[in-house]
Amino acid sequence: MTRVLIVDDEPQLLRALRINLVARHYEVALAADGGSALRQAAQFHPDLVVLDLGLPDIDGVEVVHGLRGWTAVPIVVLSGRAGSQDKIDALDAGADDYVTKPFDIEELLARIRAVTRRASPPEAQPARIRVGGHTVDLAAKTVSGDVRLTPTEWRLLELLLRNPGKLIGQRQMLTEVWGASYAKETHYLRQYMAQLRRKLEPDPARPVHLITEPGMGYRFTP
Amino acid sequence: MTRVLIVDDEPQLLRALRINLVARHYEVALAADGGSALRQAAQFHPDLVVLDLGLPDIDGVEVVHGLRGWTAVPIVVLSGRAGSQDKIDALDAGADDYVTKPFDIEELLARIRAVTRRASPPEAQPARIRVGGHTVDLAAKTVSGDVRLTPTEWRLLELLLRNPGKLIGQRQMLTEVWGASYAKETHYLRQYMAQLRRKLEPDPARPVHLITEPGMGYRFTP
DNA sequence: CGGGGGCGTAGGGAACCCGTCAAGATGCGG
DNA sequence: CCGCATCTTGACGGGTTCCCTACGCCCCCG
Repeated sequence: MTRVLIVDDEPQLLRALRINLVARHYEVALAADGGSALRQAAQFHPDLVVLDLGLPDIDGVEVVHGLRGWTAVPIVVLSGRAGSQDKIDALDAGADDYVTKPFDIEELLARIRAVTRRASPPEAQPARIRVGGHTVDLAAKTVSGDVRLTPTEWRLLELLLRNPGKLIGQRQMLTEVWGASYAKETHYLRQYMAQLRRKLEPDPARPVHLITEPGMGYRFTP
Repeated sequence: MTRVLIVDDEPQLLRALRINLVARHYEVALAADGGSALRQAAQFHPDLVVLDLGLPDIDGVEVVHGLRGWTAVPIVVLSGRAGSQDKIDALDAGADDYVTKPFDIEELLARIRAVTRRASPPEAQPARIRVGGHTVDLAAKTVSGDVRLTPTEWRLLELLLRNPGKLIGQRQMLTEVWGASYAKETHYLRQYMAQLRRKLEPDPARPVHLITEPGMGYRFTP
């Protein structure tokens, strides 16, 4: 289920988009200004952001910058401004598409499908990975042997498992899992890595797959 | 250098696009109809296709289908038809973006940058470097043969390995690894270079790859 | 032949980082 | 309204890494 964050200051448009997207089985979160948009993005972890440029607090292009600072989530910009320079600025800031108001809802949905298709489905493999005595399925979000993981644990584990053998810096882990404003809270890493090891490693005190690299980050070793 | 295939039946537009793209250091191939477009795509292997829908032989949407049968190359559609259904059909057929004529050339270029940016950076080769009997992967921060390096050792080694054969001055090493205020603490260099040699060189007493240039600095020799 | 600067090596103290336990705060569903 | 799961926050012990000092060696130079 694709998760979409819609950012717009017109309640009417928010409502219309939400209804249309929910009807097509998207999971929807809403934000009415740039500040809450950035906050929501960090908490909700959308697979797509639909962003109006005309926000009351922050300029839309700045919101794009703020998002691109720590995430590659696809961004479709909505705007009343039809000038070429506006489009160029938004696209070069990191937006993936630019739609001018008024727009046809079906066209917007098609563009959403296009950017989502481009961003998400490179891997069609089952994505089952063995960790310790368990088998992890990242797509189905399941672990064999009656092990349950919390949402935060899943995001952390997925980041590591998608980069097997590669070291992930603690700053990257914190920004991608918790958001850019948590880049220095290394305490969370110790806390949640310990939980993952307790749930997955045969001997949590002597991890074999979830390895600590002191001073740098963590690494998943198959 | 990004390779672009432009498909349009108007020689004038082909020419204008080619000039603009070549001026921006794209590599350009041209096609005037759907048949040659598909042939060119197979031979030229473009990183991006700019495709006019109004072709003399095949319908543009069919060209999109033909391309998507075997390649995921980004496709930006150009079209005189501004109807929503046309856009939806093209996007759902596999196009990445849809621009209606007449269009601003700068906007098209920005959209080209956007889809190229989204499609291109997924793959980066491991970038392994052989040092002594070991293989170093700077991206994954791994060394073959159960060798572990500390963060400072990594920073130092990375600086040398990214400039193979080139002499790195002591001042530069100290400022880049330890900071500007340590620019004269040359004994740190001796300390950590010795550690790197102990961990990487076959005979640490007679280094082959991590060479001292007395009075000047150090050099990595592949 | 004696002196000095640059280099390699060794060792110890301090700071930092990590793992762990525990408890408070928050949010959600019943 | 309450209970449970999850997320935050704090404190402590142990280990590693880093910083710093000291010493011996070689080469260059006087």
